[in-house]
Amino acid sequence: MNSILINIYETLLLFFSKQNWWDTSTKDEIIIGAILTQNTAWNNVEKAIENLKKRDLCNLKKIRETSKEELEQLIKPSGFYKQKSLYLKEVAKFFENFNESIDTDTLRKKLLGLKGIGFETADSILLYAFSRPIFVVDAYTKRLIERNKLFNSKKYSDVQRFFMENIPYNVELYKEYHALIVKLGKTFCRKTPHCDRCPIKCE
DNA sequence: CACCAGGAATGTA
DNA sequence: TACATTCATGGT
Repeated sequence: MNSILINIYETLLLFFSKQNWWDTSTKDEIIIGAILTQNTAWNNVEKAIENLKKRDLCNLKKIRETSKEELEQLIKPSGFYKQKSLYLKEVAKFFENFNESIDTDTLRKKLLGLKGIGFETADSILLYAFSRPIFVVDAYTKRLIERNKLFNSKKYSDVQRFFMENIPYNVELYKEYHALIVKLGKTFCRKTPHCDRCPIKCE
């Protein structure tokens, strides 16, 4: 158990307060959002989600019933709209006749088998939509451990294991920690680190 | 104007 | 395994 990771979490929580990502969203909205947000600013995703919600299409059943071309137009603000429209159709198809009693490892492998779902998107869906204890790693997470020299690998599975072996095994902690790391990265450590106001001292 | 966001697929070496 | 390119919109 590495207390440094716990200290960083406590510091981020005190500084930024709770992020509560997707706390009031439905499972389908989370899955849709996880795909639309790939390499895309969240405010652009919100525009796309709003377009879907206006027509009551922000659920997987309606995604199945809507043409790929119509979806493209609606999700356009979130970018990569041709790919993402296809990805949404594929994921929606996968979750038709889905039994949630499936174990986490099996579900993760099945998600990773879908086109458009890599490690981060699969784990985001597992953690935020299905509340499975899986820590989500992203570019901000890798940058955090690199700048603070906490761990010397940038490989996804290595970084994920590093966190999961060194903080308590808890879904709510995983959800909040990932969101706080993103908040930190967006606020301070963008291109040139502003370590004057940043609560985490790096380098 | 340049840069990049809550990535992944594909191709090359 | 390690990089490079492509996909596309909108904010700063």
